[in-house]
Amino acid sequence: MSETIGFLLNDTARLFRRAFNARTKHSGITALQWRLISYLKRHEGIRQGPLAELIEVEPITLSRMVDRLVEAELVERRADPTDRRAWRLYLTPRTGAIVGGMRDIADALTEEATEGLSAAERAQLIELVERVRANLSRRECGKEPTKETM
Amino acid sequence: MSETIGFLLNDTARLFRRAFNARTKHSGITALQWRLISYLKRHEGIRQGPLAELIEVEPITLSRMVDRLVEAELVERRADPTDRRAWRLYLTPRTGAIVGGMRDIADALTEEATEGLSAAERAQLIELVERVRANLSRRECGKEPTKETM
DNA sequence: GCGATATAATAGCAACTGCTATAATATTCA
DNA sequence: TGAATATTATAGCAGTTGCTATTATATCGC
Repeated sequence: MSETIGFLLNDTARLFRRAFNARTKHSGITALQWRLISYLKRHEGIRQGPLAELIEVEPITLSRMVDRLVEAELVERRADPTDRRAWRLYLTPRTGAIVGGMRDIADALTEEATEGLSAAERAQLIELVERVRANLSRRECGKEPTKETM
Repeated sequence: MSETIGFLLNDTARLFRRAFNARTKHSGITALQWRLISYLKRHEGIRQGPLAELIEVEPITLSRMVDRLVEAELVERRADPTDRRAWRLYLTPRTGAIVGGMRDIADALTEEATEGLSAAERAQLIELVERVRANLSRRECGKEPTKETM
């Protein structure tokens, strides 16, 4: 009983990913790649570190996702002119061609997933989950800054 | 906007896993292994197939999780006397020793994750997410409406 | 300038996840 | 009985995720 919420969120998220992936198999783009792309669309030129922070994954996780997207010619790494350690990320023209279809699929899936929920319930769902996320997110940061200070 | 719920659920679930894993690193048991164990506790002797269906993962996913748990001597595979293809799963004595600690951690984490939510809000959160999960779950099978939970 | 420290990204390792395919066994039906 | 079909579990492959290093570069303190 106790950890129901954690399990439940995990299950639901997994089913969401699975449903999305099943619908986009043909395009070769996964749910999580789509997520990265749709963030990147609004932040072109961002560096990997800040993007990782934005979508709250570890830098190495992002790095590997970018590897695959570069391989698929959907994302482009350009050297940062002011910092030779860093990359700046851009979408390629090829991305534009598929974003529309992805968005339609995502919209349809969201609709299906929330079928039977009123507008008010959907809003409340988002609000409640966001509060949980904020709780968990805050907790991560609050412990990071001091690590070896014993 | 469109797919916010999907992204949001995914993020929150990931943060949940991460927080859990950070707290149980010492035990070597991950959030998802704990989940499997806690289901198994209530269904000892179950076969892999039905357990996979219960926790809604693919059989092969479950198979590999069981591999690791067997390796860690937390789960035991015993041949099914009536079907030589099948295994029946049991917890080992070693499992009992760690379940208590895990449950405390899970409880504490759930509490932290839902901090600031009233009892009514927690209940509503669970109810709403469950409805989303049911929508997605139903859509996967399309034929087996065997969702008796709730 | 130079050494210490911090930051950006990546490598190795391991766990979770699912798709497609396959092996072994069971069941069904002709 | 024997062939066709279904079920149970696993193998190969690939993507996601994070932990702990490591490399390369930048910045800070002296």
